[in-house]
Amino acid sequence: MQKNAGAYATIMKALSDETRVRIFSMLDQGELCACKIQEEFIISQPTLSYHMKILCDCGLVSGRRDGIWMKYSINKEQLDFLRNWLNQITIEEKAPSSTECCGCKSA
Amino acid sequence: MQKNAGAYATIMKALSDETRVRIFSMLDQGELCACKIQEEFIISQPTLSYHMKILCDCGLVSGRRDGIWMKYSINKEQLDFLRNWLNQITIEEKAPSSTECCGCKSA
DNA sequence: AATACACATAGACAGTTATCAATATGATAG
DNA sequence: CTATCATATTGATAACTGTCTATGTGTATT
Repeated sequence: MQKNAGAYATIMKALSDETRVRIFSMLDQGELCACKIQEEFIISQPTLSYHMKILCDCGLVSGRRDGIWMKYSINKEQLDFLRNWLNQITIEEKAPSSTECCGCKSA
Repeated sequence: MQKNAGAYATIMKALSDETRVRIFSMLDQGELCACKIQEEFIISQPTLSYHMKILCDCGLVSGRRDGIWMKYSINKEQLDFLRNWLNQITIEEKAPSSTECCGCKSA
């Protein structure tokens, strides 16, 4: 998965802010317009716009214009891309490796 | 999940850096010592130490001293905490909401 | 076309982050 | 107990982030 490390980091960075995590969680309910989202926060309209751009740029969220409004929803494909990575981690209980470590100068 | 938004953001922030994503991926193999990890990167020792601290502080990774060395491994509990959140997101296909939006001044 | 509304962009700014070199700490070996 | 090695901490610094106000853009109504 090393090849995708940059992509994962970008998605994680989009969710590294509490406001954006909350926005993302809200979208679980389904599509929401920007004004509806903003009602839940005490941030300015440009700040919300900034956060929505980050969520959209990373692919996790999609936005579409509906007349005057912007409606946002979760992009399932990208969410699955992230989930598949995390779900695949198995954590082998590898015997606590020999007393020796690696190629350290002293080993 | 709003209550945990801050906790999720903290974990995500730890994985918002490509170097840390790669370190985390490496630990999938099992426990690794710091020097073994550093071999894979072209960063200084203090920088690696800095990244390991962030991964440990968020709970995703555990470190233990083994004589001279530090051995790091993934903390399954915290990983599951993150996975459970993401896996629970279902994305309802809610009918594209009525033409009206929310309580916008104009609606 | 003029106005009003929703949203986006630009510029400014304080706070945070990733990085390094230098130094400190902790553990083992001689 | 001193020297050596692995790791952590400190201090400095350039780059990035989240926030705001002010302004621009796009859509609809009158």
